Amino acid sequence: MPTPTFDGSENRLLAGLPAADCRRLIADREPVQLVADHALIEPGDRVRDVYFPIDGFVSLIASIDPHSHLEVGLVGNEGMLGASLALGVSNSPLRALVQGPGLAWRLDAATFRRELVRSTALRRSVNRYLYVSLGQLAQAVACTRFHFVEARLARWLLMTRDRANSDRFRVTHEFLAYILGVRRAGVTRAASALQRRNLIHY
Amino acid sequence: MPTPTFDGSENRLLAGLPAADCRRLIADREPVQLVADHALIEPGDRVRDVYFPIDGFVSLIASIDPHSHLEVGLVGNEGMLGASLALGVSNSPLRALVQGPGLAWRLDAATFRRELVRSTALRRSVNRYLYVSLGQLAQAVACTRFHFVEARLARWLLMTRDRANSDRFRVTHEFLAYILGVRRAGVTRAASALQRRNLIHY
DNA sequence: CGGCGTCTGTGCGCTAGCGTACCTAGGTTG
DNA sequence: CAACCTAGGTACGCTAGCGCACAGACGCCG
Repeated sequence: MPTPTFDGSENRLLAGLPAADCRRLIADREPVQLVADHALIEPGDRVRDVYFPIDGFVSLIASIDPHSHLEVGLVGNEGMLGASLALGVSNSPLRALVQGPGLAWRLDAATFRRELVRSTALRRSVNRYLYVSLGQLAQAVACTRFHFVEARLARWLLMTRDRANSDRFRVTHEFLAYILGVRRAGVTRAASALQRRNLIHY
Repeated sequence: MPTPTFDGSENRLLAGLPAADCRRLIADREPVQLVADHALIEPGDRVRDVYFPIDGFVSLIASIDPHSHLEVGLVGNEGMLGASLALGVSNSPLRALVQGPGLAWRLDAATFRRELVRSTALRRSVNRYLYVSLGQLAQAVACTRFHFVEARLARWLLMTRDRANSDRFRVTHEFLAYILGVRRAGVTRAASALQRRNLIHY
């Protein structure tokens, strides 16, 4: 099997850049493998690298205490992990957990900052991505407050389908419970309800 | 009573700027009055102006449907309203409702953008503020999910005290219910509980 | 002064979700 | 093959908060 050639277009944020910028960003690099369940960053850690997922995706998780945690965002090939570097802060308040294994472009923080200075298009894209993230977070606050487990599960499945580019993927109820911040039993209930309505199959 | 002189230091974000930048930002301007219950912006609106509160403060509110809404942020003299202009997007996903009446510096969007280009310090401050807002939003998602009304009320009162620079202020339970996204009766319960513990008085 | 609107306090029945616990199916390993 | 482990399904009692409804308190205004 020949080594595939990468033009960056597998990550939509990169793909939106002018070809020259995109090529420079990934020049001499190879995508890294995101391995499932691996934490790319823990709360309080310095951001050493940024990631542009190709076909993997990553959950952003906020913790209140060791027993209460909750996914607050999902990063797939539409975006990037570590965008807050563009705000001049190299420190993450969240945990980033690989959720769907796959490939991603990785740049170290210094390179990313350098490229930000160099490329107006990159700056614009990252800023826009930050803006969208802000909006989604705000929405998530309300969503988490008002929607039932079933609705939140459905939303998560749809978001994940988009990012996984596939209608089928493996997750355990246990994991979903962790992500949604509910009991495992609650996930089982919600999932069976969705299945009974022929909306999902497992 | 003499006209007070303003040096910008009443807003802590502006006050953190080099004197020259700060002076230029507020040159020839007078603070505007934020009137209670007035909506400075509605979801979907174009951002025409940005505000740097002096002694007023503003709630950011997300709506899911006409009956479900929730405060997701609070802007006081530590920050600004409309910072997302710095991300190049002039469009608000949230409602901004004046909560504590008072004064604020107002700049129209075009001027703000021009000043952003001109002042590195302003850019840095606004970026940092955006970063903090992101973190607080993420935290708010989890907080709203896991904490009881009583805890959320306490948090709100503390946040508001900071921004109002005063230990006493007037709010109705009705309003708090709106802000916290709970029933009015729930606020009454929580407030009496806090009062019984001598943590607040009303 | 009387009437009305606004705000707070409280009660009642209901439900989503919690904590806990137990059971089964299927796969893995010694 | 037996022992074990993991994942999913289910049950039970409990509680926070909901929707609704009503009653008392206070202030304003005709």
